[in-house]
Amino acid sequence: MKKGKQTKQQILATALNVATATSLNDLTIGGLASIAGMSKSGLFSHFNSKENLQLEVLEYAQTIFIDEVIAPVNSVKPALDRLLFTMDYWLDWYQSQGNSCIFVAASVEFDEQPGAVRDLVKKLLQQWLVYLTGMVEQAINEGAMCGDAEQIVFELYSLYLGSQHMGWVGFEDDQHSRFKTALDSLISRHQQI
Amino acid sequence: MKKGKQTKQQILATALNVATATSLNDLTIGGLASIAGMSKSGLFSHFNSKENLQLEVLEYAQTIFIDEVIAPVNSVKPALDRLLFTMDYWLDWYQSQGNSCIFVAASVEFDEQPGAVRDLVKKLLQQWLVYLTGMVEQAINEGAMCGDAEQIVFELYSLYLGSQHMGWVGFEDDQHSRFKTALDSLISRHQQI
DNA sequence: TATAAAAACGAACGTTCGTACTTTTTTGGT
DNA sequence: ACCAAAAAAGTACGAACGTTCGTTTTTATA
Repeated sequence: MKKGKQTKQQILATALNVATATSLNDLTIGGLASIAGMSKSGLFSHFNSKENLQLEVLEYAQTIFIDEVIAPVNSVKPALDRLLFTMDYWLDWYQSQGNSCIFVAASVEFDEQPGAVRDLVKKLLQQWLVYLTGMVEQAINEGAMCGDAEQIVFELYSLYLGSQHMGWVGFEDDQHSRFKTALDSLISRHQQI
Repeated sequence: MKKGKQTKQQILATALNVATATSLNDLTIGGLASIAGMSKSGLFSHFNSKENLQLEVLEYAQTIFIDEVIAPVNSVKPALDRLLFTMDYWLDWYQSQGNSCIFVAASVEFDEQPGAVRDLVKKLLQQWLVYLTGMVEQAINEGAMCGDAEQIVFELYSLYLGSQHMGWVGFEDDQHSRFKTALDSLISRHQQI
């Protein structure tokens, strides 16, 4: 790998950490440069604008997300098992990022701020929802589940959001007990007998 | 009412609108001043710091929230009915604020930003959770519901978050259909027979 | 109506940030 | 080992922001 691409990956890795720990807007070029141990202009020349940096951080986050959440369960069958594993890895991803999810944070941060970043965040979230919905539909087709796939995904995602939010205020523990309780209830409620 | 207090309330009203439409950090003193039709320093002198402005905006938002969500149902009995009305008004609040909730947004924005603002946001959210939990507990004591009150509130709040989040990406409609479907299911599942 | 206090104003300062230029150093292929 | 290209550094600028200060205008009271 060329030197440029290599340092760029290194920058993006620390940038993702910083952006996750603060926010995509608080991610500052000068600050990131000093953490990465290089000059502001040197780092800047890799992206040519802050918006591009934010976009590339999100795309980099997606590759990590795919590696940690999607890829590990890709071959698990049947679909219901794959879904349950996915929920586990999804929580692991959230915890590995320091109890924060950059996609959720960015969606709140940019929800009323038009531009390329908002568009990308929306696209990534939609892809994820489509992916989840497809998995539930497959479980339904395999006869393991029943019900409205999109409604089920809606409730799955709601619980994910809830576990983060309530964990922050102290109404959810680090083991995500309430999340798991609700998840078990949700699954068994839509399980084919 | 003295002139000072009067204009301050006026400032806070527009500040809440601006902060809700953008964020508490994007709420700029100069920008707010021009919207409010006064000078930057004139507005500043009401708060003496941006942090105080943010704090007062949150406290002002709480008074609105109380007026629109809590007060209207205060005397509704039994508790289960009051809970259902509360959920309705809660959604109304969210919609009246332009499909955004400043408390949710602020909790994400300040979740890793220590300071007085974060402390206040956390306190307000906790108060709301305690309030909801008390209402569910009362419904349980009245024999109308059964189950773990905190778990129920956890799921209620999750659905509220989900409806916002998924509405943004287009997986929920303006009538909050998926929210209401899930709410009906949640209530009937915990309804005493 | 006189007057002190409160409220609002205008200009300026120090900082931070993104970005644009130029120059220096490093890289990698011949 | 040479040399063009790529990468990194250094410097500087302009805009935006929170905040301060001295002054002016408005308000409320006696």
